Amino acid sequence: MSTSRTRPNLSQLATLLDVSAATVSNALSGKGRVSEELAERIRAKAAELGYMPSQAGRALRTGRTQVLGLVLPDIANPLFPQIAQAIEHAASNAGYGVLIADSRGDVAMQTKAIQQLQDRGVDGIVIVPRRGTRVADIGSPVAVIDSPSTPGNTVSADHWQGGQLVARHLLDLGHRDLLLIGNNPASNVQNDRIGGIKSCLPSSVRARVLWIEPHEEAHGKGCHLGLKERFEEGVTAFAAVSDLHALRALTELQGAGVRVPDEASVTGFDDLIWSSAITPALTTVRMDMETIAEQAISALTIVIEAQTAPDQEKSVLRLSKVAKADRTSVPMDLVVRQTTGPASSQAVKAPPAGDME
Amino acid sequence: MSTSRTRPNLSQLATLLDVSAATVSNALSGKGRVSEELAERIRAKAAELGYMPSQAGRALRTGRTQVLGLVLPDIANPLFPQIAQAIEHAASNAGYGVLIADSRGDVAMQTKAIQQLQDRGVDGIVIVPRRGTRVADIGSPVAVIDSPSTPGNTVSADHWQGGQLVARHLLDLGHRDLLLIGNNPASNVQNDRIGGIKSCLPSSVRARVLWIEPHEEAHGKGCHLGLKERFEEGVTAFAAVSDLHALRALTELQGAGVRVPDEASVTGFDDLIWSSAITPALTTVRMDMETIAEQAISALTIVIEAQTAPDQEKSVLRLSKVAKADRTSVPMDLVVRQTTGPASSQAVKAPPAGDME
DNA sequence: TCGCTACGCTTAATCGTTTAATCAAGCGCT
DNA sequence: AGCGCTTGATTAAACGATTAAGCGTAGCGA
Repeated sequence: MSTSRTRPNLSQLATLLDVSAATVSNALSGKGRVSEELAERIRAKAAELGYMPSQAGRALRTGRTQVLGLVLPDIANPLFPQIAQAIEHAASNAGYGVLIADSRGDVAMQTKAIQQLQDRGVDGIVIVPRRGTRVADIGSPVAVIDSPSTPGNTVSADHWQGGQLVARHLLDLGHRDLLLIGNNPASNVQNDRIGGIKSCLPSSVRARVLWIEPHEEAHGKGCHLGLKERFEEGVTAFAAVSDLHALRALTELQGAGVRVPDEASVTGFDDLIWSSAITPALTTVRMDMETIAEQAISALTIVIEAQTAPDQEKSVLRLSKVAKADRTSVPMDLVVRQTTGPASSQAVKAPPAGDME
Repeated sequence: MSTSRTRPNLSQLATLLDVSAATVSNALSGKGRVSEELAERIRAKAAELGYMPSQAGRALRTGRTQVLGLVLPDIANPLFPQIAQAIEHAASNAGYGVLIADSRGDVAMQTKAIQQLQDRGVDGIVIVPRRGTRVADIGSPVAVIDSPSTPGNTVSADHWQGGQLVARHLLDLGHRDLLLIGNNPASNVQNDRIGGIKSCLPSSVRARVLWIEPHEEAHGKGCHLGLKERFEEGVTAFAAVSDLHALRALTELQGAGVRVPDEASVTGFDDLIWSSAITPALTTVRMDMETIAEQAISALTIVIEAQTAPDQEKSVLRLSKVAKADRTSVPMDLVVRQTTGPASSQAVKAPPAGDME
C-alpha cells in the first residue's frame, strides 16, 4: 500500500508544494494573504493527502482545544441519551468535541469533575446541574442548562409553559381533580413544571401534589404510592413531572385494576425512550433538546471567543464567564398519545367507593 | 487575590526554583535522575502553585492525548447512561478522558464519527457497535464491546449465560411454555441471549420467538404484539431480551387484563433505570458494566502502550490493533423482582373467572 | 525619479513539554 | 596523578501548528 503510515503534517505538505509551512497554514485557514491560485493548489493537495491539522500543535499555539466538557451530575439520568446526543451534535456542528464527566450523583465530585475538565484544557463547559446546585463562577466559560428560574441559567426548556400545556390538555378533557406527582421539591425543574400546571387551574379544580422522595423515606423505597386510594377519592388524572414517575404511576394503576385511559389519565414529561413503546403509549411533554443544545453551544462559543479577543479590558471586569443565550427558554411540545382521555367516563365509573366532589 | 490569572507552566516553576525546566519535568515524572531532596522541593512547589501540566504541550511532544473516544451507534440507546458512566469511570481511573461520538443510528456515520475522533487525536477508541456491524481495522487501538460471538469482540457480558439464568429461573418456577421476545435477529447480543435460554430448555417445553421489528414492519410501528393471544394459547412466561421489550410486554399484558405475575411471568434484560420503579418491579438480568468497562479499558491501554513501545517491528506486523482482554466475557446476574412467579397458578387460573391464591 | 503602498510569500519566534545528549564534579582505583 | 564510573544537573532539539514581522517586486502618484 502506498498510504503513508503516518499522517502528513504542515511542513511535509509545504515541502511537497515547495512553499513555506506558513503559507500552507494561511491558505487553509484563509487568514493571511495567499494568491487564490496557490491557495487552490494547496487545498487540493491537502485534500489529496487527507491532511488534518494536529489538534495538539494547534492547541499549544492557540491555547484552544476545540473541546467542550459536559458534566451531568444526576446519576444515570434517563435523560442522558437525549442530552448527550443533542449537545454532541450541536457541538460537533460548531467544530467542538465533547468530553464527558460524570459526577455520579455526588455533589462534591461535581467540582472535581469540573476541575479535571479544566486540567484537560477544555474551552468551555456545559453543565446540567444537580437539582438546586448553584454553579459557582468557574474560571472557564460555562453554559448552564437547568430551568429559567435557576439563577445563572443559560438556556433551558420552558418547564412552566410545559406544565401549562399539561394543565390545559387535562382541563379540556374535563378533568377536575388532579394528582401532581413530583420527586423532590428541591428541583427547580420539577417546581417549574408543577407551578405551570397549577397556574392554569381554576380554583374549582382540586390539585394535590405527591412528592415521591419524602413519601419513600416514610414508607420505604419502591413502595406503593397509594394512587388507587387517590383514584377512589375522585382523582381522575395523574400528572407526573417525569416519564419515569408517570410510568410508575401507570403501572401501579394498571396493576390495581384501574383502566388507563378509560378510568384515569396519566401524563409525563420528557418523552423518554420507552414512552412510545408501552401500552397504552404515554402522553407526555417533550423538550426541544436540539434547540436548547444549539442555544447553549452558540452562547458558549460567543463567550469563548470573547475570551481570546484582545478587546477592552472592560470585558475582563464586566463580562461574566457564564454564557447568556438570546432565547433563554425554549417552548415544550405536548405529545398526546393514549394515556389521556375524557374524564367523563370516570365520573360515571366513580361510584364504587369514592364520591364526586 | 493573589491567585495568578494564568496557570503556571514548567519554566515558570523552574525559574522560581532556580533549576532547569528539564529537571522539573524529570522530578515530577520520576523519569530522569534527580536528587530526592530536590525532587521533594520541586513537588512541594508544584503542589503549592497547583501546577498542572499542559495537555497540549505534552500531547504535542509525546503524541499521546490521554483521551479515548467512545462511539455509541445505537440512537438514543437506553443503555447509554450505564455504558457511558462505567466507561468514563474506568477511563478516568486509568488517566484518560472520554470523548463521545454519536452516530445517530446511521451506520455510515459510524465511520465518520471514528474518523473525527482520530482527527481529534484520541489514543484509542471504545466501540459498542450497532447490531451486526463488523468493526474494520482502524488505524487506532480499538476495544469492541458487543457479544462473545462477534468476531473481533474484546469483552462483553456473557449474554448466553445470562439467557441460561433466565431459562433456569423460569423452569424452576414451573413454566413450560415460553414466548421469547427479541427485536431484531441480526443482533448478536439478542441471538446470544435467546440461544442461551433455549440451550437450557428440555425438549418438552415449548419456546417460540417473536421478533418485534419484522412484526412491526408487517403490522405497523407500535402495534400490539398479540401477547394476549399467546397467553390464551397457554404461554405462561414472556422472556424479552431487553427491558424495553419486557416493559412493552408487561404493559400490553396488564392492559389486556392479564395479571402479572399471577397469571403470567415477564422477564427482561439489562436492568434499565425504570425496571425497579414500575409495578410490579421487573425481574431482569443485569450486566456487570463496571467489570466490562474495566476490562475494556485495561485491554485498550495495553495496546496503546504497545503502540509506542519501540520494540521489535514484529509487533507492527503481528499485533492487531484491536484489544484483547483476559476475561473476554463477564457473567451476568439475575435480579429477581416481582414480575416472575410460579407457573402453577396459571394452570389453575386459566379459566377466566378470578380467584385468589 | 523618488517614495509609498499593496501584494505574495518567507523567516523566525512561540506555545509547554519531553528527552537524548552533554557536562561538571566527586570518588574509588590502580 | 590519571582513568573510569556514577550522580545530578543543564542544554538543546524536537513535536506541529499559528502569526507577527520582514522582504523583494511592482504599480502608481507626485
